[in-house]
Amino acid sequence: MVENRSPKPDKRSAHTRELIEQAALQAFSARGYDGASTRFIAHLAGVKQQLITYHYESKLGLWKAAADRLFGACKARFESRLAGLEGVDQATQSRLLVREFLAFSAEHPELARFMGHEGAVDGERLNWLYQRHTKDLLGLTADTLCRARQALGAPAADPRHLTYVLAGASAMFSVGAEYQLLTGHKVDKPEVVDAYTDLVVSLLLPD
Amino acid sequence: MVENRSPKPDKRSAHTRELIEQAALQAFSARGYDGASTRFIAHLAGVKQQLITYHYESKLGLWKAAADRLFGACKARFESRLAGLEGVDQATQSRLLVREFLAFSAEHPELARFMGHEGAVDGERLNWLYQRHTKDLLGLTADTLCRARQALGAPAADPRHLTYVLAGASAMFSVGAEYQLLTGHKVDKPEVVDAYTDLVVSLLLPD
DNA sequence: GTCTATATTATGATAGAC
DNA sequence: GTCTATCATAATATAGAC
Repeated sequence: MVENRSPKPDKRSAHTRELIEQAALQAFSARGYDGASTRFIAHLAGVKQQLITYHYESKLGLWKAAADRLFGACKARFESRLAGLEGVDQATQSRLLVREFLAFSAEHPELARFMGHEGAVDGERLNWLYQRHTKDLLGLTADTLCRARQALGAPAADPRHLTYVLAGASAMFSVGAEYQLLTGHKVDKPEVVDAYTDLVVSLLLPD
Repeated sequence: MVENRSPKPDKRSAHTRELIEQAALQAFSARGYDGASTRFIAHLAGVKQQLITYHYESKLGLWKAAADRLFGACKARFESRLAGLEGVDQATQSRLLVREFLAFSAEHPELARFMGHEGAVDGERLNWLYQRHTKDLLGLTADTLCRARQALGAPAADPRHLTYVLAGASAMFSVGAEYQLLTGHKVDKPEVVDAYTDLVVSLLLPD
């Protein structure tokens, strides 16, 4: 019992929640909502399945917490990058934001998987996700791409379509196992990420 | 009993298999392998769950049959399109093949979902799928894009990366529910498919 | 070839000890 | 806050009738 007692109950709980949500993100993104059992998630996190019910009430509650964590990290990343770009011209700013999004996607392949799973089927989860996270993220991306292409003199195109080209491109990082079979390289190697990012930026935001 | 008897047992069996595999494709692509229960698939197909075991031995057997059907249809579509393009110059041929791939993806959003699900995790299914179908499909796409860009004088780029940009772009059709929330339009409307196809072709194979 | 009945395991969630 | 024990349901698969 002594070795299980933490300095503060709150800290212990927060740590457990972090372990569980991290495991949940892995499992939900790899196997989808229905395919990821709470037992498996608990096993990944090194806790008992019933702890999930205690902390999140239900499987859906855990899924929402995991989604909040993932999209929260994405949003924070954007804001932090933007904060360092005050005074920079529109086109450069946009290019750097696109690069940042691809870097984030390479570090968090769960993002594209998550959206791929949930965007396919209409339902309660998609609506929750869209209203709470996806709407803003997709809207912001569309605006960024559209304005940058205007500044660059690139042909006009539906901003949402541009967004889906970028979002789709970021999905390469989420099929790393296949990429490795095809190329022999790990998809998250810096050289791969850099080369791919250069390509995508040159396609979407050409000189 | 009389109304259940078909002219030929073989035909009846083939029809049942077709129903089951079609339902399986829907279910596997929407919910992933683990999330799609054989009961649910049987329900979609209007048959009893145990018929799946009879026809395919196991859930994995059904998954393989469904994959063969999907990728077989894709391959047939390419071959049929290519057959009509003899004598056409390289660049035009490639552009039309890319258009055909996007048209197929719009009609079969299961393709991108299927590859998205299975490409994420290393395992028996990914290896089977890669050796049997994905390897050729990705390789052919890479060659097509690479040669066309050479003919067009576009900047050189890693052919596999170009392939993932195209494959990723095709995934827009597989998140139709989200697309409709975002735009208010159905993603498989001809106007949407055409506009998006124009955009993707102009980005990957510019004049 | 398709059905019913069923064995076995896995699932999400609850109750209560500590 | 985390554990053990357990319930009701759903999962894959098998056996055997028709």
